[in-house]
Amino acid sequence: MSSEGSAGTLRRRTKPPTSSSNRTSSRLSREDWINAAKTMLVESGIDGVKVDLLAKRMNVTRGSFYWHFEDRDALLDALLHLWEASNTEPMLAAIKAAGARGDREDFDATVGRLWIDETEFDPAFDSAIRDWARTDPDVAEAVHRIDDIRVAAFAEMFKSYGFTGDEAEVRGRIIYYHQVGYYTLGIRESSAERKRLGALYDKVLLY
Amino acid sequence: MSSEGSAGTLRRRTKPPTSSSNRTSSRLSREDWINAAKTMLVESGIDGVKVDLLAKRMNVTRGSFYWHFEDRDALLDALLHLWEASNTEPMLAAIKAAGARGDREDFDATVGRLWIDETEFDPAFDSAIRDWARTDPDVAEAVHRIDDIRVAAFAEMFKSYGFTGDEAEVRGRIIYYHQVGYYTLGIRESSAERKRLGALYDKVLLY
DNA sequence: CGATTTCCATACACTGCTGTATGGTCATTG
DNA sequence: CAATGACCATACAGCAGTGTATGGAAATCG
Repeated sequence: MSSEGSAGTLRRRTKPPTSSSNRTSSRLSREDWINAAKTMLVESGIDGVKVDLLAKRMNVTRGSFYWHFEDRDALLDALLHLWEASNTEPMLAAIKAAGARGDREDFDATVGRLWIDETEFDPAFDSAIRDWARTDPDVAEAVHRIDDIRVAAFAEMFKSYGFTGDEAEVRGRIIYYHQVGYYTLGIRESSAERKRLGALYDKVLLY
Repeated sequence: MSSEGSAGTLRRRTKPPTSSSNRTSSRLSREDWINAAKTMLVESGIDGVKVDLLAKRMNVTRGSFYWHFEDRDALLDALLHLWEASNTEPMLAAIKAAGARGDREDFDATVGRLWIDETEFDPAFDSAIRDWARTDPDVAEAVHRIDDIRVAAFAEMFKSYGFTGDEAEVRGRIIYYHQVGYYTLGIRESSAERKRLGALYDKVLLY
C-alpha cells in the first residue's frame, strides 16, 4: 500500500486455509490476523497497525505473521479489501429497500437503522479507513469509488421519492455527507436527544 | 500529547523570540517549525510529523529543533494550539455576519465563501486535525469543544432566519456536519458543477 | 570590541519496528 | 509410523527516528 503493495499476489511456501475462521483454536488463521488488524486500525490509525504489537496482543511471535503474510503491506492490502467487501453491500441493500415502495416512512426502519445498531454496517471502520485515505492515494481511490456508489444509491432513492434528477443528486449528497460528518465528528448526543430531534432531521433531510 | 505533553510549560535556557515570523532569514524561529509541521500534518498525518524529516526539509539539523522545543510532544502541542487560535475565529465571525440581518441571501457571500477561497479558513488543516483526534483523546476533547461552538453559532444563525429553537439546532448540525463530511470525503466536483447545483444546496439546507 | 546570548552542527546512545533465516513442534496423511 | 506440511519460536541484521551532550559560529549588547 505504501511502497509496493500492489495486488493480492503473495508467494508462500504452501497454501494456508483461506477460510475456516476458527478463532478459538490455538492455531491462528489469516483471517484472525486481519480481524485483529482491523481492531487496531480503528483504535490507533493505520500507522498504529504494527506486526510486533499485533503479535504481542495475540500471544504469538512475529514468526506466525510472516508465515501467513508476505509482509506488512500484504496485511494492509487485505484490510482494505475486507472493508470494500463487508462495509458497502448491506448499506446499498438498505438504501434500495428504502426507495423500493417510494415511501419515506420506510427510511428510518431501513437506512437509519444501519447507523443505530451498527451490526451490518460498521461506522468506526468506515471512519478509520477514511483517515487512512487522507494520506494514501491508493486507498483514497478506493474510498472515492465506494463513496460515489453510495451517493448514487441515495440519489436513486430520492428519485423514487419523487424529486427531480438534480435535486435527487443534491439531496443524496447532503444526506450522505451529513452522515459521514456526523461520525467523523464523533457522536455524543444521548439516545433520548436523538429520538427527540429525529422527526426534525427527517423533515429537513427527507422532505 | 501522546505521552506527557501536558501544557505549554517549556523549560529552555533563555527565551527565543515568540513572534517575528522571518522565514526569509537564515535563522529559524519557533513559528517556522510550527508552520512546517502544519504542512507536514496535512500531507502525511500526525505520525508523519517527524523532527528529522522536518529538519531535512528545512535544510538544518535536528539540533535546531531541540533548541526551540523541548521534545516532539511540545511541537504537537503547539500545532493544536495554532489550530484552535487560527481556524475558528474567522468562521464564527462569518456565521455571525450571515445571521446579522436575518437575510438568507447573505449566506453564500459570508459563510459559503470560507470554503471556496480558503484564505481565512483552512479546511485541509481542519480535516487533518480531525484525523488526529480520532486516535488521541486530548485532541478529541479540543475538537469536540470547537465543534460545539461552531454548531451553536450555526444554530443562532438559523434562529435569526426565523426557525424555532429545536429546528434551528437541527439545521445547525446538518449544515455543519454536511460541510465536515464534504471535506472529509474530499471534493472532486468541478466549479461549474458546484455553481450549477448551488441553488439547490441552498434550497435544501437553508429554506 | 570583548562578552554573552542565540542558533545550529556533529557525534553518540538508545529504542521501536521490520524482515529473514532457521529450527522445532504439532497434526495429518499415505 | 515415518514423512510431509502447517504453524510458531528464536535469533539475528538492519533501518528509522528520538533525545542528549557538546562545541562552534553568528548575532547582539554592554
